[in-house]
Amino acid sequence: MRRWLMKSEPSVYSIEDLRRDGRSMWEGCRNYLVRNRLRDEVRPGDTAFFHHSNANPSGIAGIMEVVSEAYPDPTQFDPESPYFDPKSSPDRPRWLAVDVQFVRAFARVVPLSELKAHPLLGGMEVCRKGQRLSVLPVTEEEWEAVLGLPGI
DNA sequence: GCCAACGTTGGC
DNA sequence: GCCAACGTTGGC
Repeated sequence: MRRWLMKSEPSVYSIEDLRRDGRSMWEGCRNYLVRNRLRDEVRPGDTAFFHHSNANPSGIAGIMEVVSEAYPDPTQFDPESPYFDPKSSPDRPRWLAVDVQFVRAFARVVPLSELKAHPLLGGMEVCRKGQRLSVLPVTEEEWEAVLGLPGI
């Protein structure tokens, strides 16, 4: 089982939205590296940090579990969706989604600044300058270290 | 709102 | 296939 960090803008979809919904489709990824990662590496049973991006503060807000294989993201076929891709078609889908399940929300969001200042967590992918991918690998050491932070 | 990073597009 | 222009992400 692998560990991940997956980003969402809380103004679009937050950890509290996932708590309410219980289970949700993780859609809208339009980056080929992330698409390939969803296809080749992300598996049901994997767990992920739910990371709030473009937020105040940005940081890790909780935990979810991947509960499906990757499948064609239906929003790419929907002209009404902001994620519509006219160059994609149902017989040759370009983009993938996975389903995720709420596990828990942290009692506080762990801000990026705290991760960056931490001796072990400062090396996390999400701390790298210019890192824009929305699904990032997390090592077991990093996972455990985050869970060991006070007040979460 | 600014801007760095970096992926994508398209002219050549 | 190169590379400049452009668009997007996302921290700050």
